[in-house]
Amino acid sequence: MGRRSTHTPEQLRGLVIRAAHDIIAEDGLAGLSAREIARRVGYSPGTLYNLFDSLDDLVLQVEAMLLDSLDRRLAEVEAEGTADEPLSRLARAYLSVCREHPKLWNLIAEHAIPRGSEVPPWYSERLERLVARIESALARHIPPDRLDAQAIERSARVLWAGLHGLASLSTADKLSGITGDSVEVLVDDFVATYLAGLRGKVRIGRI
Amino acid sequence: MGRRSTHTPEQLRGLVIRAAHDIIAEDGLAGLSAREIARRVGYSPGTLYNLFDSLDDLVLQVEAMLLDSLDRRLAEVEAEGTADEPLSRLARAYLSVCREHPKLWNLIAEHAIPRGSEVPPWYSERLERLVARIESALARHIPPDRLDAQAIERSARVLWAGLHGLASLSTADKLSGITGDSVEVLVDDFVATYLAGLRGKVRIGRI
DNA sequence: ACCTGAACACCGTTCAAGT
DNA sequence: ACCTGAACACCGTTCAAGT
Repeated sequence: MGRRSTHTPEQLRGLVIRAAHDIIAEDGLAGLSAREIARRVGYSPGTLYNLFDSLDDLVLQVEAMLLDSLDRRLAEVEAEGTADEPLSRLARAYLSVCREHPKLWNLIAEHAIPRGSEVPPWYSERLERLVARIESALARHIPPDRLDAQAIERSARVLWAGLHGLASLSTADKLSGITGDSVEVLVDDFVATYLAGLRGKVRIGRI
Repeated sequence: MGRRSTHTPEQLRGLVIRAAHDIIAEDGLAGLSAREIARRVGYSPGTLYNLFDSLDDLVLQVEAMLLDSLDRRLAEVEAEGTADEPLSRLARAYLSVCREHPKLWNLIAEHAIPRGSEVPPWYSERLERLVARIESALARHIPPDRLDAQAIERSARVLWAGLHGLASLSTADKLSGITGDSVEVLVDDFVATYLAGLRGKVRIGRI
Protein backbone atom coordinates (compact mmCIF):
# COMPACT_ATOMS: atom_id res chain seq x y z
CA MET A 1 0.00 0.00 0.00
CA GLY A 2 1.17 3.53 -0.11
CA ARG A 3 0.54 7.06 -1.07
CA ARG A 4 -2.75 7.96 -2.64
CA SER A 5 -2.98 11.19 -4.48
CA THR A 6 -6.76 11.34 -4.31
CA HIS A 7 -6.81 13.94 -1.52
CA THR A 8 -4.51 16.65 -0.36
CA PRO A 9 -3.87 16.63 3.39
CA GLU A 10 -6.14 19.64 3.84
CA GLN A 11 -8.96 18.03 1.93
CA LEU A 12 -8.57 14.89 3.97
CA ARG A 13 -8.60 16.86 7.22
CA GLY A 14 -11.82 18.47 6.12
CA LEU A 15 -13.40 15.17 5.17
CA VAL A 16 -12.45 13.64 8.49
CA ILE A 17 -13.74 16.55 10.55
CA ARG A 18 -16.98 16.55 8.60
CA ALA A 19 -17.38 12.80 9.06
CA ALA A 20 -16.85 13.16 12.81
CA HIS A 21 -19.33 16.03 12.86
CA ASP A 22 -21.95 13.91 11.11
CA ILE A 23 -21.49 10.90 13.39
CA ILE A 24 -21.86 13.05 16.49
CA ALA A 25 -24.93 14.76 15.08
CA GLU A 26 -26.50 11.33 14.52
CA ASP A 27 -25.37 9.31 17.52
CA GLY A 28 -23.70 11.68 19.92
CA LEU A 29 -20.14 11.52 21.16
CA ALA A 30 -20.73 7.94 22.31
CA GLY A 31 -21.22 6.85 18.72
CA LEU A 32 -17.89 8.28 17.58
CA SER A 33 -14.91 6.05 16.97
CA ALA A 34 -11.73 6.34 14.96
CA ARG A 35 -12.63 3.15 13.13
CA GLU A 36 -16.06 4.44 12.13
CA ILE A 37 -14.63 7.73 10.87
CA ALA A 38 -12.05 5.83 8.86
CA ARG A 39 -14.75 3.60 7.40
CA ARG A 40 -16.76 6.62 6.27
CA VAL A 41 -13.92 8.43 4.59
CA GLY A 42 -12.52 5.25 3.09
CA TYR A 43 -9.13 5.31 4.77
CA SER A 44 -7.61 3.14 7.45
CA PRO A 45 -7.73 4.14 11.12
CA GLY A 46 -3.99 4.65 11.21
CA THR A 47 -4.25 7.48 8.69
CA LEU A 48 -6.18 9.62 11.18
CA TYR A 49 -3.06 9.73 13.31
CA ASN A 50 -1.13 11.34 10.50
CA LEU A 51 -3.60 14.21 10.61
CA PHE A 52 -4.51 14.55 14.30
CA ASP A 53 -2.74 13.89 17.57
CA SER A 54 -5.60 11.83 18.93
CA LEU A 55 -9.36 11.43 18.81
CA ASP A 56 -9.61 14.08 21.52
CA ASP A 57 -7.70 16.47 19.31
CA LEU A 58 -10.05 15.74 16.43
CA VAL A 59 -13.11 16.30 18.63
CA LEU A 60 -11.66 19.65 19.65
CA GLN A 61 -11.46 20.61 15.98
CA VAL A 62 -15.15 19.77 15.60
CA GLU A 63 -15.89 21.99 18.59
CA ALA A 64 -13.93 24.80 16.98
CA MET A 65 -16.02 24.43 13.84
CA LEU A 66 -19.18 24.60 15.91
CA LEU A 67 -18.07 27.68 17.81
CA ASP A 68 -17.25 29.35 14.51
CA SER A 69 -20.63 28.57 13.01
CA LEU A 70 -22.35 29.80 16.19
CA ASP A 71 -20.34 32.99 15.92
CA ARG A 72 -21.37 33.51 12.31
CA ARG A 73 -25.00 33.00 13.27
CA LEU A 74 -24.76 35.54 16.05
CA ALA A 75 -23.12 37.98 13.67
CA GLU A 76 -26.08 37.66 11.30
CA VAL A 77 -28.53 38.29 14.10
CA GLU A 78 -26.55 41.29 15.25
CA ALA A 79 -26.75 42.76 11.77
CA GLU A 80 -30.52 42.29 11.52
CA GLY A 81 -31.40 45.21 13.71
CA THR A 82 -35.04 44.41 14.38
CA ALA A 83 -37.01 46.15 17.05
CA ASP A 84 -36.18 43.65 19.80
CA GLU A 85 -33.49 44.32 22.29
CA PRO A 86 -30.17 43.10 20.85
CA LEU A 87 -29.43 40.93 23.88
CA SER A 88 -32.69 39.04 23.66
CA ARG A 89 -32.07 38.45 19.99
CA LEU A 90 -28.62 37.08 20.70
CA ALA A 91 -29.96 34.87 23.44
CA ARG A 92 -32.73 33.46 21.32
CA ALA A 93 -30.38 32.84 18.40
CA TYR A 94 -27.99 31.02 20.68
CA LEU A 95 -30.81 28.93 22.05
CA SER A 96 -32.12 28.00 18.64
CA VAL A 97 -28.70 26.82 17.50
CA CYS A 98 -28.49 24.58 20.55
CA ARG A 99 -31.91 23.15 19.90
CA GLU A 100 -31.34 22.49 16.21
CA HIS A 101 -28.42 20.17 16.86
CA PRO A 102 -28.53 19.21 20.53
CA LYS A 103 -26.06 16.34 20.21
CA LEU A 104 -23.50 18.50 18.50
CA TRP A 105 -23.97 21.29 20.92
CA ASN A 106 -23.71 18.95 23.87
CA LEU A 107 -20.06 18.54 22.94
CA ILE A 108 -19.24 21.98 24.21
CA ALA A 109 -21.16 21.37 27.40
CA GLU A 110 -19.89 17.91 28.19
CA HIS A 111 -16.34 18.00 26.92
CA ALA A 112 -14.11 18.58 29.92
CA ILE A 113 -10.47 19.29 29.17
CA PRO A 114 -8.64 16.04 28.37
CA ARG A 115 -6.78 14.72 31.42
CA GLY A 116 -4.11 17.06 32.69
CA SER A 117 -3.85 19.48 29.80
CA GLU A 118 -5.13 23.01 29.36
CA VAL A 119 -7.75 24.53 27.10
CA PRO A 120 -5.77 25.41 23.96
CA PRO A 121 -5.45 29.14 23.28
CA TRP A 122 -7.24 29.00 19.93
CA TYR A 123 -10.20 27.49 21.76
CA SER A 124 -10.25 30.19 24.43
CA GLU A 125 -10.05 32.82 21.73
CA ARG A 126 -13.24 31.49 20.15
CA LEU A 127 -15.00 31.58 23.51
CA GLU A 128 -13.77 35.13 23.97
CA ARG A 129 -15.24 36.11 20.65
CA LEU A 130 -18.67 34.91 21.74
CA VAL A 131 -18.46 36.73 25.05
CA ALA A 132 -17.34 39.83 23.16
CA ARG A 133 -20.59 39.77 21.18
CA ILE A 134 -22.52 39.77 24.42
CA GLU A 135 -20.36 42.60 25.72
CA SER A 136 -21.06 44.80 22.74
CA ALA A 137 -24.79 44.10 22.95
CA LEU A 138 -24.65 44.94 26.65
CA ALA A 139 -22.87 48.19 25.96
CA ARG A 140 -25.83 49.24 23.85
CA HIS A 141 -28.16 48.60 26.77
CA ILE A 142 -26.27 50.49 29.42
CA PRO A 143 -24.84 53.96 28.98
CA PRO A 144 -21.10 53.29 28.79
CA ASP A 145 -20.18 56.12 31.11
CA ARG A 146 -22.18 54.40 33.84
CA LEU A 147 -20.60 50.98 33.61
CA ASP A 148 -16.85 50.46 33.37
CA ALA A 149 -15.20 47.85 31.19
CA GLN A 150 -14.69 45.38 34.00
CA ALA A 151 -18.33 45.49 35.03
CA ILE A 152 -19.41 44.94 31.44
CA GLU A 153 -17.10 41.96 31.12
CA ARG A 154 -18.41 40.54 34.37
CA SER A 155 -22.02 40.89 33.31
CA ALA A 156 -21.31 39.47 29.88
CA ARG A 157 -19.78 36.40 31.47
CA VAL A 158 -22.73 35.96 33.79
CA LEU A 159 -25.12 36.23 30.86
CA TRP A 160 -23.10 33.77 28.82
CA ALA A 161 -22.91 31.26 31.67
CA GLY A 162 -26.60 31.61 32.40
CA LEU A 163 -27.51 30.95 28.78
CA HIS A 164 -25.16 28.00 28.81
CA GLY A 165 -26.80 26.57 31.90
CA LEU A 166 -30.31 27.00 30.55
CA ALA A 167 -29.42 25.47 27.20
CA SER A 168 -27.46 22.67 28.78
CA LEU A 169 -30.12 21.62 31.28
CA SER A 170 -32.77 21.99 28.64
CA THR A 171 -31.15 19.67 26.10
CA ALA A 172 -30.53 17.17 28.92
CA ASP A 173 -34.21 17.42 29.79
CA LYS A 174 -33.36 18.37 33.36
CA LEU A 175 -35.34 21.58 33.44
CA SER A 176 -38.88 20.32 32.92
CA GLY A 177 -40.67 21.29 36.12
CA ILE A 178 -44.35 21.19 36.92
CA THR A 179 -45.75 24.33 35.37
CA GLY A 180 -43.56 23.68 32.38
CA ASP A 181 -42.36 27.06 31.20
CA SER A 182 -40.52 26.52 27.93
CA VAL A 183 -36.81 27.27 27.80
CA GLU A 184 -37.59 30.24 25.63
CA VAL A 185 -39.66 31.75 28.42
CA LEU A 186 -36.92 31.05 30.93
CA VAL A 187 -34.27 32.62 28.72
CA ASP A 188 -36.38 35.71 28.14
CA ASP A 189 -37.04 36.00 31.86
CA PHE A 190 -33.37 35.57 32.63
CA VAL A 191 -32.17 38.22 30.21
CA ALA A 192 -34.92 40.70 31.02
CA THR A 193 -34.65 40.34 34.79
CA TYR A 194 -30.88 40.40 34.93
CA LEU A 195 -30.81 43.48 32.73
CA ALA A 196 -33.45 45.17 34.87
CA GLY A 197 -31.30 44.51 37.92
CA LEU A 198 -28.27 45.89 36.15
CA ARG A 199 -30.07 49.08 35.12
CA GLY A 200 -31.28 49.53 38.67
CA LYS A 201 -27.76 49.26 40.02
CA VAL A 202 -26.42 51.70 37.46
CA ARG A 203 -29.13 54.20 38.31
CA ILE A 204 -28.37 54.27 41.99
CA GLY A 205 -24.63 54.36 41.31
CA ARG A 206 -23.80 51.03 42.93
CA ILE A 207 -21.26 50.35 40.22
CA MET B 1 -17.09 -21.04 41.46
CA GLY B 2 -20.36 -20.17 43.02
CA ARG B 3 -22.07 -18.33 45.76
CA ARG B 4 -20.05 -16.38 48.25
CA SER B 5 -21.70 -15.38 51.49
CA THR B 6 -19.20 -12.64 52.27
CA HIS B 7 -21.57 -9.85 51.24
CA THR B 8 -25.31 -9.40 51.09
CA PRO B 9 -26.57 -7.99 47.79
CA GLU B 10 -27.17 -4.60 49.43
CA GLN B 11 -23.66 -4.49 50.86
CA LEU B 12 -22.25 -5.39 47.49
CA ARG B 13 -24.32 -2.72 45.75
CA GLY B 14 -22.95 -0.20 48.21
CA LEU B 15 -19.37 -1.35 47.70
CA VAL B 16 -19.72 -1.15 43.94
CA ILE B 17 -21.28 2.31 43.96
CA ARG B 18 -18.58 3.56 46.31
CA ALA B 19 -15.85 2.06 44.13
CA ALA B 20 -17.30 3.75 41.05
CA HIS B 21 -17.56 7.00 43.01
CA ASP B 22 -13.90 6.80 43.99
CA ILE B 23 -12.68 6.01 40.49
CA ILE B 24 -14.59 8.96 39.05
CA ALA B 25 -13.30 11.27 41.77
CA GLU B 26 -9.74 10.24 40.89
CA ASP B 27 -9.80 9.88 37.12
CA GLY B 28 -13.12 11.19 35.89
CA LEU B 29 -15.75 9.29 33.97
CA ALA B 30 -13.14 8.37 31.35
CA GLY B 31 -11.27 6.32 33.96
CA LEU B 32 -14.29 4.26 34.87
CA SER B 33 -14.70 0.72 33.62
CA ALA B 34 -16.66 -2.31 34.71
CA ARG B 35 -13.46 -4.31 34.88
CA GLU B 36 -11.73 -1.75 37.10
CA ILE B 37 -14.66 -1.62 39.48
CA ALA B 38 -14.74 -5.42 39.65
CA ARG B 39 -11.01 -5.46 40.35
CA ARG B 40 -11.42 -3.04 43.26
CA VAL B 41 -14.27 -4.88 44.95
CA GLY B 42 -12.73 -8.28 44.29
CA TYR B 43 -15.50 -9.74 42.16
CA SER B 44 -15.65 -10.60 38.48
CA PRO B 45 -17.06 -8.14 35.94
CA GLY B 46 -20.04 -10.39 35.30
CA THR B 47 -21.23 -9.95 38.86
CA LEU B 48 -21.90 -6.25 38.28
CA TYR B 49 -24.62 -7.26 35.86
CA ASN B 50 -26.45 -9.14 38.59
CA LEU B 51 -26.71 -5.86 40.47
CA PHE B 52 -27.13 -3.23 37.76
CA ASP B 53 -28.65 -3.15 34.29
CA SER B 54 -25.56 -1.60 32.76
CA LEU B 55 -22.66 0.70 33.49
CA ASP B 56 -24.91 3.63 32.60
CA ASP B 57 -27.37 2.51 35.23
CA LEU B 58 -24.59 2.28 37.80
CA VAL B 59 -23.35 5.76 36.91
CA LEU B 60 -26.86 7.08 37.40
CA GLN B 61 -26.85 5.63 40.92
CA VAL B 62 -23.63 7.50 41.64
CA GLU B 63 -25.31 10.67 40.41
CA ALA B 64 -28.24 10.05 42.72
CA MET B 65 -25.83 9.72 45.63
CA LEU B 66 -24.22 13.00 44.68
CA LEU B 67 -27.52 14.84 44.37
CA ASP B 68 -28.50 13.53 47.80
CA SER B 69 -25.28 14.68 49.40
CA LEU B 70 -25.65 18.08 47.74
CA ASP B 71 -29.17 18.29 49.10
CA ARG B 72 -27.98 17.50 52.63
CA ARG B 73 -25.33 20.17 52.34
CA LEU B 74 -27.86 22.77 51.22
CA ALA B 75 -30.15 21.75 54.09
CA GLU B 76 -27.32 22.43 56.57
CA VAL B 77 -26.69 25.82 55.07
CA GLU B 78 -30.36 26.66 55.17
CA ALA B 79 -30.46 25.86 58.88
CA GLU B 80 -27.46 28.06 59.66
CA GLY B 81 -29.28 31.33 59.52
CA THR B 82 -26.35 33.72 59.31
CA ALA B 83 -26.76 37.35 58.39
CA ASP B 84 -26.29 36.78 54.65
CA GLU B 85 -29.19 36.52 52.30
CA PRO B 86 -30.34 32.90 52.17
CA LEU B 87 -30.06 32.72 48.39
CA SER B 88 -26.45 33.84 48.35
CA ARG B 89 -25.68 31.27 51.00
CA LEU B 90 -27.30 28.52 48.95
CA ALA B 91 -25.45 29.61 45.85
CA ARG B 92 -22.09 29.71 47.54
CA ALA B 93 -22.65 26.31 49.17
CA TYR B 94 -23.58 24.84 45.82
CA LEU B 95 -20.50 26.33 44.25
CA SER B 96 -18.18 25.04 46.96
CA VAL B 97 -19.50 21.50 46.56
CA CYS B 98 -18.77 21.68 42.84
CA ARG B 99 -15.28 22.94 43.45
CA GLU B 100 -14.41 20.38 46.08
CA HIS B 101 -14.98 17.45 43.74
CA PRO B 102 -15.07 18.82 40.21
CA LYS B 103 -14.75 15.44 38.49
CA LEU B 104 -17.63 13.98 40.45
CA TRP B 105 -19.74 17.01 39.92
CA ASN B 106 -18.97 17.03 36.22
CA LEU B 107 -21.03 13.85 35.98
CA ILE B 108 -24.22 15.78 36.44
CA ALA B 109 -23.17 18.35 33.90
CA GLU B 110 -21.88 16.03 31.25
CA HIS B 111 -24.12 13.02 31.53
CA ALA B 112 -26.73 13.28 28.82
CA ILE B 113 -29.57 10.80 28.98
CA PRO B 114 -28.43 7.40 27.66
CA ARG B 115 -29.47 6.91 24.01
CA GLY B 116 -33.23 6.99 23.53
CA SER B 117 -34.40 6.67 27.11
CA GLU B 118 -35.86 9.22 29.50
CA VAL B 119 -34.59 10.71 32.74
CA PRO B 120 -35.86 8.26 35.39
CA PRO B 121 -38.47 9.70 37.76
CA TRP B 122 -36.40 9.17 40.89
CA TYR B 123 -33.76 11.31 39.23
CA SER B 124 -36.14 14.10 38.34
CA GLU B 125 -37.47 14.04 41.89
CA ARG B 126 -34.02 14.72 43.23
CA LEU B 127 -33.59 17.64 40.86
CA GLU B 128 -36.98 18.94 41.94
CA ARG B 129 -35.88 18.80 45.56
CA LEU B 130 -32.94 21.07 44.79
CA VAL B 131 -35.05 23.54 42.88
CA ALA B 132 -37.53 23.51 45.77
CA ARG B 133 -34.80 24.70 48.12
CA ILE B 134 -34.17 27.62 45.83
CA GLU B 135 -37.89 28.33 45.66
CA SER B 136 -38.26 28.50 49.41
CA ALA B 137 -35.23 30.77 49.71
CA LEU B 138 -36.71 32.97 47.00
CA ALA B 139 -40.02 33.15 48.80
CA ARG B 140 -38.21 34.68 51.75
CA HIS B 141 -36.78 37.39 49.50
CA ILE B 142 -39.97 38.43 47.80
CA PRO B 143 -43.25 39.11 49.56
CA PRO B 144 -45.33 36.06 48.61
CA ASP B 145 -48.42 38.13 47.85
CA ARG B 146 -46.44 39.92 45.14
CA LEU B 147 -45.18 36.87 43.27
CA ASP B 148 -47.40 33.94 42.39
CA ALA B 149 -46.28 30.31 42.56
CA GLN B 150 -45.57 30.03 38.86
CA ALA B 151 -43.38 33.10 38.82
CA ILE B 152 -41.44 31.76 41.80
CA GLU B 153 -40.94 28.44 40.09
CA ARG B 154 -39.78 30.17 36.95
CA SER B 155 -37.29 32.32 38.81
CA ALA B 156 -36.03 29.36 40.82
CA ARG B 157 -35.35 27.46 37.61
CA VAL B 158 -33.53 30.39 36.11
CA LEU B 159 -31.40 30.72 39.24
CA TRP B 160 -30.68 27.01 39.28
CA ALA B 161 -29.72 26.95 35.60
CA GLY B 162 -27.55 30.03 35.98
CA LEU B 163 -25.67 28.50 38.89
CA HIS B 164 -25.30 25.33 36.91
CA GLY B 165 -23.86 27.22 33.96
CA LEU B 166 -21.43 29.20 36.07
CA ALA B 167 -20.25 26.09 37.93
CA SER B 168 -20.04 24.05 34.78
CA LEU B 169 -18.04 26.54 32.74
CA SER B 170 -15.86 27.25 35.74
CA THR B 171 -14.83 23.64 36.35
CA ALA B 172 -14.20 23.27 32.61
CA ASP B 173 -11.98 26.36 32.82
CA LYS B 174 -13.98 28.07 30.10
CA LEU B 175 -14.83 31.17 32.09
CA SER B 176 -11.41 32.65 32.68
CA GLY B 177 -11.47 35.98 30.86
CA ILE B 178 -9.03 38.83 30.98
CA THR B 179 -9.84 40.71 34.12
CA GLY B 180 -10.29 37.38 35.88
CA ASP B 181 -13.19 37.80 38.21
CA SER B 182 -13.40 34.63 40.31
CA VAL B 183 -16.47 32.42 39.94
CA GLU B 184 -17.49 33.47 43.42
CA VAL B 185 -17.68 37.07 42.29
CA LEU B 186 -19.67 36.08 39.22
CA VAL B 187 -22.10 34.00 41.28
CA ASP B 188 -22.60 36.80 43.76
CA ASP B 189 -23.17 39.25 40.94
CA PHE B 190 -25.62 36.91 39.25
CA VAL B 191 -27.73 36.29 42.34
CA ALA B 192 -27.68 39.90 43.50
CA THR B 193 -28.45 41.40 40.10
CA TYR B 194 -31.16 38.92 39.17
CA LEU B 195 -32.83 39.44 42.54
CA ALA B 196 -32.60 43.20 42.16
CA GLY B 197 -34.32 42.88 38.82
CA LEU B 198 -36.98 40.68 40.31
CA ARG B 199 -37.69 43.11 43.13
CA GLY B 200 -37.94 45.93 40.65
CA LYS B 201 -40.50 44.06 38.62
CA VAL B 202 -42.52 43.21 41.68
CA ARG B 203 -42.51 46.81 42.79
CA ILE B 204 -43.88 48.16 39.55
CA GLY B 205 -46.36 45.31 39.38
CA ARG B 206 -45.06 43.78 36.16
CA ILE B 207 -45.78 40.34 37.59
C1' DA C 1 -28.79 -18.69 44.11
C1' DC C 2 -24.81 -16.64 43.09
C1' DC C 3 -20.47 -16.14 40.85
C1' DT C 4 -16.90 -17.00 37.37
C1' DG C 5 -14.28 -16.55 33.30
C1' DA C 6 -14.19 -17.30 28.62
C1' DA C 7 -16.12 -15.42 24.56
C1' DC C 8 -17.94 -11.84 21.34
C1' DA C 9 -17.71 -7.73 19.19
C1' DC C 10 -15.89 -3.83 19.85
C1' DC C 11 -12.37 0.17 21.28
C1' DG C 12 -7.67 3.92 20.68
C1' DT C 13 -3.20 3.90 19.23
C1' DT C 14 1.30 2.39 17.27
C1' DC C 15 4.37 1.02 13.87
C1' DA C 16 6.79 -2.19 10.68
C1' DA C 17 6.04 -3.01 6.13
C1' DG C 18 4.71 -1.80 1.78
C1' DT C 19 4.32 1.38 -2.59
C1' DA D 1 5.83 10.67 1.66
C1' DC D 2 1.87 8.50 2.62
C1' DC D 3 -0.99 4.67 3.80
C1' DT D 4 -2.10 0.02 5.49
C1' DG D 5 -3.34 -3.52 8.53
C1' DA D 6 -1.84 -6.35 12.04
C1' DA D 7 -0.86 -6.07 16.81
C1' DC D 8 -1.31 -4.52 21.70
C1' DA D 9 -3.82 -3.60 25.51
C1' DC D 10 -7.88 -2.43 26.48
C1' DC D 11 -13.42 -2.01 26.48
C1' DG D 12 -19.11 -3.53 27.82
C1' DT D 13 -21.87 -7.31 28.03
C1' DT D 14 -23.51 -12.17 27.91
C1' DC D 15 -23.94 -16.69 29.38
C1' DA D 16 -22.72 -21.68 29.92
C1' DA D 17 -20.64 -23.87 33.47
C1' DG D 18 -19.57 -24.51 38.04
C1' DT D 19 -20.51 -24.72 43.38
